[in-house]
Amino acid sequence: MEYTHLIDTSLNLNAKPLQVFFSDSKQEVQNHIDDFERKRSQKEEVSALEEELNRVSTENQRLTEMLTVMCENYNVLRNQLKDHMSKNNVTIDQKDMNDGSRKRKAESINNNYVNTSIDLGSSSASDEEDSSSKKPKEEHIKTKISRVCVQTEASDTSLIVKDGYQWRKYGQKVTRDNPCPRAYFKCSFAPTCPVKKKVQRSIEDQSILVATYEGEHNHPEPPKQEGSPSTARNVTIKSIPSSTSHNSSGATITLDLTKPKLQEHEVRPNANNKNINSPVLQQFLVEQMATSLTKDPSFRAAIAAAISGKFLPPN
DNA sequence: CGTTTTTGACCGGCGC
DNA sequence: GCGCCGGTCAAAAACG
Repeated sequence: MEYTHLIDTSLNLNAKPLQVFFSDSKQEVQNHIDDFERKRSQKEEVSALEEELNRVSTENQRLTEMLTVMCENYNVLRNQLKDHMSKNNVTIDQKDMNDGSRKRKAESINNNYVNTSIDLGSSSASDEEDSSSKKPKEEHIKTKISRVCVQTEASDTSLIVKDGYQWRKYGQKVTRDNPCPRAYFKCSFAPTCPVKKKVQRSIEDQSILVATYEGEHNHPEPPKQEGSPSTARNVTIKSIPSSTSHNSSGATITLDLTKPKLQEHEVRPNANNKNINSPVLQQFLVEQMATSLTKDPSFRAAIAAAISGKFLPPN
């Protein structure tokens, strides 16, 4: 950046007292001194700004590097998780077959995972079976699906999960496996937004609302209404103990739904975002990725299993 | 009066 | 092919 235009380079910094001697009046001398002082302070300000700019640029670069490292680590962990789950899927499928319940395919696939927002890819061990069929398997996990469990008050009978977005209810059904009705919502903030949400009370703990999100918002999150009690509340998120899961701790964490939520916003470091270089956004992304990984119960369980499998040889 | 919610009807996938 | 079931539609009702 060019700041020289701000400085009058014609100023003679080597002015000698002799010039003062020839000045017409004391007032003029004082004006010269004031002018000099003003320009010197401007110059200091410019240097300070340049220094600040350099500092911010350095920090920006550092955060970019951190984000890159984080993305790489994320991909490595994701691949490890994918491998681990592809091994475990066999036993889960067998268990599902043994219980004899008539479940739809789509529902039984990811039923045991609280949050499926981590894209595990369509390729898995079962792909070999599908390759034999004539009809190629469609990329059925194109739409991102995630589940969020929200602790509500016992007296709260509504099926409303406030997450910052505007939803329009378009249906309600009582499903076979749960006497509590399931509500169907569409995102009404943008008419073209494909995101849908299903909300149903947990069969095991009816104070817990299970919200299932499908798809990704194609619009920014609507602005919050400041001070609104309906949007500025903390809710408690619980990981629901699964009957087929042996390592569910039932740990309770508190999630402030007034902030952008991880389960809904898939972090896309490579997205074409003009503000991606903003240090604030980059830090936000880093924090979101870190918390996304650590808060995901299935991810923690898989990591724990992977670690224990590493140290404890299988029997 | 426009928007949202309710609710019964309808549709399509899946298992038998 | 039939029935079950989850998901969606759309008209009516409710709401602000």
